[in-house]
Amino acid sequence: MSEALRPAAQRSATLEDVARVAGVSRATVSRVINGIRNVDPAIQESVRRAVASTGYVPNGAARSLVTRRAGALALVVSGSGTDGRGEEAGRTQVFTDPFFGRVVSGVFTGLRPHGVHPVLMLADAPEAREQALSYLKQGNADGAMVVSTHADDPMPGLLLAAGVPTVLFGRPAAPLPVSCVDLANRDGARLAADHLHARGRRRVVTIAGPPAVRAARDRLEGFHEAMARHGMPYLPHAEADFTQAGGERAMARLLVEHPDLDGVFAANDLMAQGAVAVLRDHGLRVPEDVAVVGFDDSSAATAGRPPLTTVRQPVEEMAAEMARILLDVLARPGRGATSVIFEPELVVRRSS
Amino acid sequence: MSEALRPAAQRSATLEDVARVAGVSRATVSRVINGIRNVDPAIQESVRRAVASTGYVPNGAARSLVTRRAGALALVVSGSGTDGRGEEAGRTQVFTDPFFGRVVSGVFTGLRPHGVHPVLMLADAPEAREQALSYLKQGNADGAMVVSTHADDPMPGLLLAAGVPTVLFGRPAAPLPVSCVDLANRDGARLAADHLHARGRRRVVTIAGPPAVRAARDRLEGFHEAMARHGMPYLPHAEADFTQAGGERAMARLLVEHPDLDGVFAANDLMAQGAVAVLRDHGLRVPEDVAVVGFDDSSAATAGRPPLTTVRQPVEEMAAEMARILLDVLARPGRGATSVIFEPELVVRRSS
DNA sequence: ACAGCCGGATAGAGCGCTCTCCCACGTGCT
DNA sequence: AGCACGTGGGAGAGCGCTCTATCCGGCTGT
Repeated sequence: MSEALRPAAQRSATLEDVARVAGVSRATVSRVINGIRNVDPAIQESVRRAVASTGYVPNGAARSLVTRRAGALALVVSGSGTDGRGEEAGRTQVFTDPFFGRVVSGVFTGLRPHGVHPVLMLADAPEAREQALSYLKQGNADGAMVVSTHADDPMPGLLLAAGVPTVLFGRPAAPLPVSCVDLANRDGARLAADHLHARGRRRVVTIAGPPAVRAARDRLEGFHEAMARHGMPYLPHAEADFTQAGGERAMARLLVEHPDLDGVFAANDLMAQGAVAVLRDHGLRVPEDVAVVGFDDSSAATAGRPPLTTVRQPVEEMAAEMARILLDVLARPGRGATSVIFEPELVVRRSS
Repeated sequence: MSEALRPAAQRSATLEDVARVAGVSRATVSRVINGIRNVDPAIQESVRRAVASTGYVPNGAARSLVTRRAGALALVVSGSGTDGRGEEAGRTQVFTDPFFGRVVSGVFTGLRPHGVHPVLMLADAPEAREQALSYLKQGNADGAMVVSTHADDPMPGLLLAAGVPTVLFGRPAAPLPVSCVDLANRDGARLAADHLHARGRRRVVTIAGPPAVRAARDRLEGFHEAMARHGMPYLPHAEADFTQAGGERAMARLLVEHPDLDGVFAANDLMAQGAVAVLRDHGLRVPEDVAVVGFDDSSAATAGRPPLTTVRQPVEEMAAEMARILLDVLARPGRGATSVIFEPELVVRRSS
C-alpha cells in the first residue's frame, strides 16, 4: 500500500447526499444508479438530476466491500527471472517484446465491453510473486490472466491454491485444472517444416527457444517430427532466448558448424530476424541461399528485409479469448476448466 | 464493473476471527498488522500465530473504504485515436511500440518498492476517456500517470479538473499546472544535427513525427534550428506516424524528390529503421551513401543492420521518475507542480 | 501515600454502499 | 367483500477495516 494518499479534496457527495437532495431514500438512489428493479420514471428523473447537481460519483471501495468484487482483473507476467541482465533490463526485454504488446492489446479487446481494467503485475521473482499473490488475495482483482514463460513456473499452481479464478496463456506444464488458451504449436511447426521441405531445402537448422518454455519445446519437437517424416531424422539446432540478439548468436554458432545450411526455422520472429541479419553479414542471400521461417507473425516479421515467412499466432485473439473466458468463469463459477486451442497458419513472405 | 463475481469461496477469516483466536481485540490485531504503535512483543507473537493459523488476509476494499486509498495507480495511454486502421490494430500498434514497453518497465521500477500496481487504461476515444475518468473518480486508483500522444489531448485537463493527482510523460501542450517528466527534445535534435554536419553531410532530410505530437514538433524545430546555425536554413522533411511502415513511406517520398540526399534524421528509431530499409532497397549504402540518425535509442536501434546512431531518451528512467513524482504528490499533497527534464545523449553507432 | 503519567490495550463509531426484509397501496380474482 | 398478488418505495443491518477516545494498571515524584 505505502503512503499513497488522496489530497485533502473536499468531501465528495455520497448516496446519502443525493438521496436528501432528491427527497428519496438511499436505497432508491442506489436502485436508479444500478438500474435495478422498477423505479417510477419521475423519481428516476429527479434522482438523476440530483446526481448531476451534486456531482455524485459512487465510491468504488464501499461498493466492492459489499459486492465482493473489485471490477479489475490482473494481467500477470510470470516466470522469467532476470537472466543475468540487470533487473530493469530484463523487464524492458519482456515488455518490449511485441508479444507482450499484442497480449495487452487483445486483453483490452476482451475487457473493454465490460468496463473492466487490467492491473499489471510482474511476478518474476519470489518476493514479487508473494506481493502479487497477496494483492490478489486481498481481493484487489477478481481474477488473473497469466502469461507464464517458464514451464516450471509455480504461479498458476499458487493462484489455483489461493482460489483465485485464473486463465492461462499457454497450457500449463503440470496438469492443473485451470482454463487456458493456447496455440497448436506442434502443428504450426509442422507447417514451417512442410514449407521448407517443399521449397527444396534439405540442410535445415533450427533456432529453438528456451527448453524451459513449453511452447518452445513443442515447436522444436513438432518441427523435428515433421522433418523426420520427410526423411530427415536429424536436424542441428541451437537454443536461444527469444530475443533478436540471442537469435543472432545462435545463427552465428550454427553457421560455424554447418556452413552449407540452406534453411532456418526460428521459434519466433525476433530470433528469425536476428538470423537474417547474421546470414546477410556472412554474405548469404535470403531466401536464395538460405530460406528463413519465423514464428508468431509479429510486427518483427514485416519490419525487416526481406519480410519473414512465418507461422501466424493470433496473439490478440487469443488474449481477448483469455479475457472472455475469465469473465465467464467469474460470471458463473463452479464450472470446470475450459481450454481453447487456436490453429496456426502459414504466412508466406519473401524470406523463403 | 460488469457481472464479475468471486466464486462462492468459504468465508475467509476477518480481523474479528484473528482477534478471537489470539484473545485480543480487533484494534490490537490491526495495530500488529499495520506495524503501528507499541504492542507487547508477546502479544505481537500470538497475533502473528493467529494470523498464520487462520490464514488471514486483510480485505483491501474494507481498508480502502476507511483509508481512502486504493493502493493502485493508473497508467493512462491517452490520445491517438485509431488512425483509420482497425480499432485493435491501432491498439496493437501502440502497445507494440518499444516506447510503451519501456514506459511500463520504468513504471514498475518506480512503483515496486511501494507495493503499488499499475492499472492500465486506454483513453483513445471519448467513451473510453469517460470510462477511465469515472473509474478514477470512483477512487479505484489514487492517481494517474499519463502518456499522452497528441498535443490537443483533453485528458490531462480533465484529470486535473476531476482532482485526480496526475503526472505526465511529456510536457502538456496547454500550460497546465501539472507535474511532468520530459526530455529536452530540442537539444536532442541539435545533437543529431551537429553530428550529421560534423560527418560532412550537406544534403540532409528529416522524417518528422506527427505534428500533433509535441515531442515530434520539438525535435523537428530543434533540428532545423541547429542546421540553420550550420548554414542550412532549408531542409526538406516528410511527416510520418512514428511507425516503421510510416518511416518507409516517408523515405520513399523523400528519395523521389531528393535523390541526392546524403543524410537522414528520423524523429524515432522505428522510422529510422524504415528509412534504412528503403535506402537499401534503392541500392544506397548506409552510412557510406546516406547517414541515418534515429531518436530514442530503443531496441529498434540495435535490431537492424547497421545498428543506428541515435539520440538516447532514457525512457525507463523517465517513467520511473514519473512514478516517483506521483507517489510523492500523494504522500504530501498540496505542493505545486514539479517537472523533471532529462538530458538526451548522442549514441553513435554504425549508421552514420 | 496520593496525584499525575504513561505505556498498552479496548470499545465502538463510523467509512459509503448494497440488499434483504417489510410496508403501503393498488388490482384482479373468487 | 375478501384475499392474494404485484409494484414502488423505505428502514436498517451489515460488509471488514481503521482510528479516536477511553480505560486500566503500575510507576514516578514530592
